[in-house]
Amino acid sequence: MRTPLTADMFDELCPTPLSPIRVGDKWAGMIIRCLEDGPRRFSELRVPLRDITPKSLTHSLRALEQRGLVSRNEQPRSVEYALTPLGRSLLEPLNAACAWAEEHWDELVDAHEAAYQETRHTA
Amino acid sequence: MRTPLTADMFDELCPTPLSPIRVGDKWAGMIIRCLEDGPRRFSELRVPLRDITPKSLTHSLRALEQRGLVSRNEQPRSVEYALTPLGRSLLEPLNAACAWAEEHWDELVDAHEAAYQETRHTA
DNA sequence: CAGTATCCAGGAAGATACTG
DNA sequence: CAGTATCTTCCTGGATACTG
Repeated sequence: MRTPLTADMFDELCPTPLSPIRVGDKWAGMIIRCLEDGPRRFSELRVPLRDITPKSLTHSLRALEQRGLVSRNEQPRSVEYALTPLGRSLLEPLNAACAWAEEHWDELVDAHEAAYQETRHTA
Repeated sequence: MRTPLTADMFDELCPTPLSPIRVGDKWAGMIIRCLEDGPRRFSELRVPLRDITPKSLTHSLRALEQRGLVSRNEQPRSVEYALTPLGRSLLEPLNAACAWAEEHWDELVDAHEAAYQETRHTA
């Protein structure tokens, strides 16, 4: 619990375009994961989401706030974001989605490759 | 099984912007639902998806095909779309998502209204 | 019947730079 | 530290009209 978030927390193709299931915008699913073990600060969140710009992170967090999934807590010298009970309840379908993607990963990759093999020429 | 698809099959706000979970593009989730009970033809699908343009429907179907979720079967005088086994397996997380949205519907509506009350003036 | 072809408006999201 | 402000590009998706 509350171990630091690492830069390699997410695979480089996460969120993957191979999975048809998405939670919120591009970053929302990963943000929710980051908050799973407790509140995190803005700059703490930037670490695992490597290439996110502050603008995008702000935007995603505001959207999550408006949907009631994340709460924003302003402290004297920091701001902490945390999952609301509603946001935490979302972990269940989120886990279901991740489990499905893992379970069918090979099929997803195969389908993707088959779809692009059609446009390839020669051997 | 194989009863006709009706125009009122989906609520007017389906897919709802209130639910943060989405499957594929705007129409994909509903298309998958439409194929749940068996293959359907292009024009059959247009009925429950009321305002979808043929272009959008084609585009969504092609995307589902490329991901291996839907198969396209050309017959002499029609084209039939059906769920592949992979597409059918997606019904499980899709149902989980729908169940979550239904279960937390009130909270989602409340959060949405609270978010927009802030910008309202006077009573 | 099952699509294509064009055109277009709005949103998503990155690059870069700046601030209380 | 936790953001804003601008600018720009890409993508989504609708409107409309046409076709083998």
